[in-house]
This record gives sequence, C-alpha cells and structure tokens, in this order.
Amino acid sequence: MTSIDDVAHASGVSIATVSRALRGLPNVSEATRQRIQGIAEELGYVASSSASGLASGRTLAMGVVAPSVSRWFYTTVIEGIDSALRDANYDMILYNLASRGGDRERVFHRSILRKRTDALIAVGMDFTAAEREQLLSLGHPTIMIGGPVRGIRHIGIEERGVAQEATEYLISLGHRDIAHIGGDDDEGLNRQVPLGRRRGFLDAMQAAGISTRDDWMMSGGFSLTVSRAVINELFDRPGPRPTAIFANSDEMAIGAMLAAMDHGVSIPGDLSVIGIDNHDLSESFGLTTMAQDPYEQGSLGARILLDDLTGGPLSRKTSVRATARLLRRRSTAPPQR
Amino acid sequence: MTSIDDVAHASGVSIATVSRALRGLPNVSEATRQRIQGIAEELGYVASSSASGLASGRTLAMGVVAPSVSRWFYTTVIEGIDSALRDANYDMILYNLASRGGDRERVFHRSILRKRTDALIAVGMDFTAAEREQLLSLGHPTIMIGGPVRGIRHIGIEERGVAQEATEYLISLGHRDIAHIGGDDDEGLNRQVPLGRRRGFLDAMQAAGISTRDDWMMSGGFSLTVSRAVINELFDRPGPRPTAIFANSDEMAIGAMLAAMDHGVSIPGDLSVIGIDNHDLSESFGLTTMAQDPYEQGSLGARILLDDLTGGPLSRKTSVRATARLLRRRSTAPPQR
DNA sequence: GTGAAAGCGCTAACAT
DNA sequence: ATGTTAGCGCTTTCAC
Repeated sequence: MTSIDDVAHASGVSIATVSRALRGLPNVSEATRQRIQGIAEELGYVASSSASGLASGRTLAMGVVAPSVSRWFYTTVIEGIDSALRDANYDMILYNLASRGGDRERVFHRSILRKRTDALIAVGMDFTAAEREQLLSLGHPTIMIGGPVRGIRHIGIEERGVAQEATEYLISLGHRDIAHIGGDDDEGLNRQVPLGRRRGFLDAMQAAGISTRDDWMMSGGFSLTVSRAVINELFDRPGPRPTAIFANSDEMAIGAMLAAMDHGVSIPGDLSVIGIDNHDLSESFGLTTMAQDPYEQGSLGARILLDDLTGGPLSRKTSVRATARLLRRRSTAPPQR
Repeated sequence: MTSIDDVAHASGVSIATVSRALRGLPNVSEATRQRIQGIAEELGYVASSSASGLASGRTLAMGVVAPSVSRWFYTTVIEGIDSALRDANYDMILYNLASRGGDRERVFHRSILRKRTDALIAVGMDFTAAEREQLLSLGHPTIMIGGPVRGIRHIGIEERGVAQEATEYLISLGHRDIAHIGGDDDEGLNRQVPLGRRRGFLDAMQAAGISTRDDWMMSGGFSLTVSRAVINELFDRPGPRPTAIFANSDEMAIGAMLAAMDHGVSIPGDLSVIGIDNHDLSESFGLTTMAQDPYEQGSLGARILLDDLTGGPLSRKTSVRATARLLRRRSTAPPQR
C-alpha cells in the first residue's frame, strides 16, 4: 500500500506538506497542492484511517446502535443518518444490538466503547443504568432517536400526545367502539414508546367518557403478520365488533386491514383504521395515519452530533420534539349506523 | 481516556504483558492475567482500535456495501453478516451506496478504500471495471452476494434456473396464460438478477411451447406498491386475463395478490401467483414461492471472508451457489376451466 | 510556504 | 513468564 512517504518522495516535498495539501489546509501554495494531489491520485494513495485516527484523535466514523435493521422505522432512520454522514464524509459503524441478553454486554464493551467512533447515535433503544454511565464516561457526543431515555438527549415524537390525537380523530368521527393494537416491540426495547401510545389512547377515551374493553386491547408485536392474526382472532370471537381500530404502527394497522379483508369486513364501511408512521405501504392501502418522518429524524440526529464535533450551528443542541401530523386517507369514516 | 500505560502502572507489569493478557495470548500466567483483567475492568480500559489497527495491520472491521438497507433482501443479508461478525468480534462498516452517480465515486474512494476494514462484502451491486480494479488492488478479501459479477467471487442462487423452475411449476399445474412481473431494481444495480430471471421464465415457456405476450411482461420495480399498481392496471384492461403470474420477488407477488383482491379476482381460483424469496410476509399471504435464504447467504459470505483473514476452514473458498426450493402454499392451483 | 521531529497507543520481535 | 524496544502511518507543534 502506498503511504504518505511514497507521495512525499514522488513530489519532492515533506510528508507534512503532503498531509496539509491533501486535507486542504492553508499554508500550502496552490501550485504545490495541485501537484501533490495529482501524484497522490496517480499513486492511488488514500490515507489510513487508523493512522490518522490515532494521530488526530478523530476517527471520522459514527456509531449507530439499533435493535433491528429490518423494521421500517429503524431502517428509515438509518437511511437518514447515512445521508447526513455522507455529506460530512463520515463512515457509519452499525451495531445491531438486540434487546437484552446474549452478547449485548460484550458488544457494548468490545465494540462500542472501543474508540472506533467519534459519536454515537442510538435508535429505539433503552439503556441500562450501567450502559448509560459507560456512555457518558466515554465522553463523546450521543443522541437517541425514538423514545426518550433519561439523561440522554433525544429526538422523537411526543408519543402520548400523538396517540391521543389519533384516537380523538376516531372519536370525532363518531366512533365509540374502538380497539387498540399495542404491544411491545420485542426487538427494540424502548418500552416507553408502546406505553406512551397506550396512555395516549386511554387519555382520549377517558376524556370522551368512553369506557375501554380489556378484550379490545390487543397486542400486535409491532408486526404486520402478528397483528393480522390477532385481529383475525378478534373477528372470530362472538359478540360485538369494534367499529374502529387505533394501531401503534402502520404495519400493525395494515395487518388489521388485511384481517378485515380476510373476514369480508369492509373498510371504512364496517371498520375504520388509523395508525402511526406513514409507512411506505400506507398510501397504497389508503391508510389514515399520524405521519412522522424518521428519515429526517435520523438525518437531524446525525447533523447535531456532527456539529457537536465541529462546533457547527447545531452544536450542543438539546432534545428535539419531532412532529407527527394527521394524514387522512380512505381507511377512516364515520361509523355506519 | 485510560490507556494501556495506566493499566500497566496500576498492575505493576509492562504494557506488553497487559496487551498479551487482555488479548488472551499464551505466555501469561493465569494469576497475572486475572489480576490485569480485573484492573483493566476497574479502570474502564478498552483498547483503541486505531492504535491496535495501526500496529497490527488488522482493523477488526468488515465493510458491507449495499445499494439499500430498506429492501428485504438486503436487510436480511445484512442481518446474516452481522451475526457472523458478532461471533468473530468484528465490527461492520455499512456503506449504503446507491446505484451510480452522485457521490458513489467519492464514497468509494474516501471511505471504502481507506483501510478502515480488513475485508469487503458487497450485496446486490454491480461494479464498474475501474471499481473492480481498485478493489483488487486494495488487496483485501472480497465477496459479492446476490448476482454474479465478473472477476469477483460470489454467493447467490442460480437466477435463471430458479425462475425456470418457478415457471415450470405453473405450467405443470396446467397454466398457459402466464404473466411475468420483472423489471429493474432501481436501487441495486445488478441487472443480471432481473435479466436472469426473465430468461428463465422465457426458457420454461419456450420449452413448453407456450408463446408469451409482450403486454403480459410487466415491470414491477421490485416493489410491492409498484407491482400492485401495475397489476391493477392489467386487470383494468379489456381482453383475456392471465391465469397465473410469476413475479421476480415475493414483494411484487404480494402486490399482485393485493391487486387481485382489489379486483375481486380470487386466488388461487381465478389466478395463481408464485414469487421468489420467501419474504417474511409470504407465509401470512399463503404465497407459493421459490424460497431462498439471504440470512444464510450473508452469514456464509462473512464467514468465508473471516476465514480468509485467519486461515480458517473456509479460507480461499470459491463462489458458492445458494439454493432455492419450491415452497407450495395456497396461492397456486390448476386453472379453473 | 515548507520541513523536522515528537508523539498518538498500541503490537510484535527480540531479549531475558 | 515477563520486559524492552522499534515501529505502524499519520497529525501537529515548532522552527525556519
């Protein structure tokens, strides 16, 4: 591999000048810079990140911890982060850290704390007290996306309020028989998200003086397939059916819509459905939802950290509340009477 | 940050012994090792990856290049890679490199070639001749997953044969009016995949003496939504409808199934559908498919590279053909006459 | 505007 | 079994 020495020799200058020239630092004459760049290119020289990381103390890499890369929310956040990092010429180290147990502890130690990154962005994760402490002692900028964690800056929607707004919309249409699809996200472990949304649902119901039914508080595992099965099972039960469903995510809402199809229940005639997210598939299904923008959340999170590192405009920015707005589509309507 | 010196001082040994002890090398007495490990833990010492990377020449990181992280295939491969890397204590650097253009060239240069990784695994990508050359000159182990690229080792199913088998199955059920959903994958750019599958479809049709119709060769963009729209449009057309559809991916096949629902076309009564993949959703939809296992492909790819690096059993392994097998479910049946 | 030299924090020979 | 020492390939003072 060609090293900086090779370039220096070939250009007849010192390695210091090569270093400056290639990084665009001042105090190098334009002529020399051009020449050095040409020669470096010719030789196929690329600086070693280990060496410059060691010498400068900056790795030009950002760590991203996520409990899953297959779920839409995480994936979309990651894409947003990626776009911001690319603009800054930063690389992304992806730590796919499952909830608890297993090698979580090991990965945390051997990898995350290994000074391979300049900053860390956590997506949809809870941290234990010990982990939080280690992160802080690591001393590099950290932010959390999706679900607040005590003591760590975060970006996310106001879970409870958003859920409340979704439920209120159903109520405003005239629904009173409303089921809720919640449930934990096995992979991620930020339990604050489903809990907050559930609270929001209950808030709205209570404020409207509508009683909830325990057997209509379903658990959909944040998955289309599970939700579909659960709602199919609900439709199989004797007795009254809900006229509306509020699901904690669009994927689960779509699962409910498919279950309705499975049972010949028409939407929105017999059943209204609302979700949270604005998933890629939602438009095609005509799903009404509280739309949020995880791509932007990810991108913003990365930009904040980058600015922390370089003293940019967003530097030292505190937690930010992301927005979610009601997106009316075809899956909601007043109940048929 | 505590460095190896701190640990050495605190333990009263040399830094060399600390290094050995912590890495589990021989020639350290069990007693000293225990003691050093305890002290290191206490001090919160974690080796700097830049420093050890520079000194040892190994970064303990693997690069993964993928054109998308949101598509099921890529995501699943990445999860497979991740599991193998975790076992080996390797980190993953994710390069989300869109097809061509944009900053592809820049990312390629400034990041991938920056010696941040020990090996590189590319998922569903084509490379230009120049890129291939640069990769080779980089000199570290490389493998490609999903779609062959000249001159680079790869892992993948035999696209053409698998598509042929899927089509033959429809034919064996008695279908003759078969549509094909193909089309390029915008994000990835390995055009060999859709081309191979299309060829396989045509092979089977031709071998059975069935003529194909150009207006039944659809383009579904490897996306559920696009495919659904395209098939809805097909059903809107006057004239005969196909009795079966072979789609290049399960996502597109499911899109077709939803379009059938949209049009009141019953499956498999009026229409049989077969895909390729065995996507997470496929079981729930009862979709017959040529099941492949991208998780395993990713994991195997990573293990091969890891073994290349360490001289393990899979070292220097050549390209491997992944398997895909017919998985019969409810979406296929003989045509109604 | 450019060069010399001192590290950055480790690993790997080579001693002992 | 442990210590000494010479780098790894850069960045960054400090001179000039």
